[in-house]
Amino acid sequence: MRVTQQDIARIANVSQATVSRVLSGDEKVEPSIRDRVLEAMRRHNYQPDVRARSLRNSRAGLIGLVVNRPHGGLNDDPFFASLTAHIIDYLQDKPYHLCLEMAAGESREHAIYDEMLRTRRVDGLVLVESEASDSRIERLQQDKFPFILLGNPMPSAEVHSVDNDNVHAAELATIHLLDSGYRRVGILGARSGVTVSDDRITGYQRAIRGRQVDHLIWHADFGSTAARQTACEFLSSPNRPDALVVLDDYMAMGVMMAARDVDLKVPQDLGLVSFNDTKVCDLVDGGLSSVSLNIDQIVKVACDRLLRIIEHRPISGPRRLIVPTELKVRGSSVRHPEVRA
Amino acid sequence: MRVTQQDIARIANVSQATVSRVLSGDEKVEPSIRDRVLEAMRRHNYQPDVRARSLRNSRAGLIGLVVNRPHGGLNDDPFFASLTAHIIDYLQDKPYHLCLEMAAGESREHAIYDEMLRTRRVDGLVLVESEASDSRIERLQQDKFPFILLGNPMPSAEVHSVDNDNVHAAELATIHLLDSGYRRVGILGARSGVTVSDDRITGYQRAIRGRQVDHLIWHADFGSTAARQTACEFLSSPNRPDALVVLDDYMAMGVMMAARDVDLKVPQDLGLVSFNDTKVCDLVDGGLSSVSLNIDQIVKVACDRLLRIIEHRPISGPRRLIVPTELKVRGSSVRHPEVRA
DNA sequence: TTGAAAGCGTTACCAT
DNA sequence: ATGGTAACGCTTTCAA
Repeated sequence: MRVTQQDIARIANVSQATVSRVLSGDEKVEPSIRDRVLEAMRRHNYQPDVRARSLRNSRAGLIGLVVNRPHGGLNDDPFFASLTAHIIDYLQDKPYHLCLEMAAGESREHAIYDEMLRTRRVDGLVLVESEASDSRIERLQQDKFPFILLGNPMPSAEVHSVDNDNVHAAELATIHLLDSGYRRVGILGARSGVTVSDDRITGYQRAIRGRQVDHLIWHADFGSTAARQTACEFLSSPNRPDALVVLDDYMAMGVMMAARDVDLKVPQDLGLVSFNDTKVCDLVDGGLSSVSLNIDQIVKVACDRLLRIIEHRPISGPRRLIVPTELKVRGSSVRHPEVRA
Repeated sequence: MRVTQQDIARIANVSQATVSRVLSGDEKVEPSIRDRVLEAMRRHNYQPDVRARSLRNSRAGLIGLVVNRPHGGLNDDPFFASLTAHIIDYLQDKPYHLCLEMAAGESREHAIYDEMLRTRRVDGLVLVESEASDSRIERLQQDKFPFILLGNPMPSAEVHSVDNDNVHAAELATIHLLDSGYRRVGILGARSGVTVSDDRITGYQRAIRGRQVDHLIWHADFGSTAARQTACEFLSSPNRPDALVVLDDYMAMGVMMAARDVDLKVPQDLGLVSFNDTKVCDLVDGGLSSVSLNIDQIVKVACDRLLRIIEHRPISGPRRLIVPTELKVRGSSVRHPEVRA
């Protein structure tokens, strides 16, 4: 802002173009001159102006993360915190920074995407929690805007994505509950249309096929509060489940509160397995069994690919990358732990 | 990027300057022309290029949030998630976006600040968890870089800050525990030098003066893991505390795990009050008493002021703003709840 | 009221 | 190998 290339050029007695070359590490510049320029830069603490540079090469040095949640819906969400933290960690030594956007509701979301696409404020986008019939993705593709999807892309779409095998993970989680002796295993997902949720419900159904008669499926909005309300209702009904697979730890918190509300004990009266394996799982009494998504790996793989796309570097492997999950068994899914003694 | 003012100008048969004027809401432009231009913009979905604009008026449209934590230290931290979420919420309808930076360790931190200051990549900074002898603040002041401090500024510094009265809050929390019948109330803070921690310890000491002989003060690194380890040690010693004020919910989680480790019951054997009042407080069995910092208010007040500083708008009131705290009493600090029955 | 033109600090192309 | 110079898209001053 203060010291420009022009200034450095005057000081080092060279042209501004040469200063620019030194900066970009151009080989064909006389070593003596290069040193003179570098010295001048150092002495005057020259720092290139990001904005001018960015205007010139249309590179903003920014990665956008768009989360689609209602106002205040991100509050205390451990998954979100973890995701963000890992991304920052990854970008630490890269010439990119993280820009956070929240899209509260459908219309607002479109506004954000429009702005992103037209103004090119960010170089690329990390998309989370996509929904199956998502027009966003189509728009981004049309505009050839670099992005990577965290989650399950639509079957037809040729998009780059990284995801866990949620169908499989939910299947294993359900089987784990059945193996633990629960006989009425249900699942609590988000509203229909949310891909992660739909996938996990599919896995659940696959697991109970032939093992359990009733398909016990409920839906709730994201967040512990909504989950608590919904769970309160069906947990007090006569044909309540005796175990639940829950979409995420955050919602599982709500379910645990609901269980307390209606006086059900975990894991005796209600077995629980959720997803994300955030630190809160260790907090609840006895521990909350949860499927680890290995977010660190997801982020690493996703960001690496996104940067490749942005910088037009070669990409190897399939467009859809799968990161393995891991079921962490804790107290909430082990019925009658006292029999162990 | 695609459609520029130049294009709109051609289409609407006016000069590019006029397009710019229409955009900035200049009064002295013929209504008929204004309409023609607006129509053209609408039809061609014109969006101003942020970078060009930003190069021109040296405004990036970005607010930076710098958190000083070790690698991965942000993981699952509910306070961080809440803070971020509130900031995004606040900026939603403002022409600014949030850029997240993490400074892992002293040296890295200085590198970030240097870059910030020189390149002016962001228009202003939100600083959290400052440390008492902090050279960052001095540098920012010297460069007249807009920033707002979340926390306790150094006494001498003329910096804008917003904070809770941590001394007072900790004092009330401690008194609450004493009033609940605990007789050996201790405090677990972060390492010495962290302002929030020091302040709360001061409040603790003020509270027990004349009420309790021993000052029971422990320190641990941030995070539940470190807190758990430290707490494990002193909770198994003979002169252990029977109640604790803990620096934040996150560390309190660790303490609860430690209590379980050494077979102490909360709140019977160990009373607990922590800070931040994140959602996890409702999760733990019986609930975790916690002091709400009213983050939403803090963020609102802080961002409002920061934007005023950035935009050189008038500022009223003191440089140091205090947001009230509120002790939310839950099960963890109510000894022998059965006597109520 | 409108248009022409000068930058903002870079990068990159074209001469030399 | 180096210098001159034209963009990049916008805002703003100066003329008309």
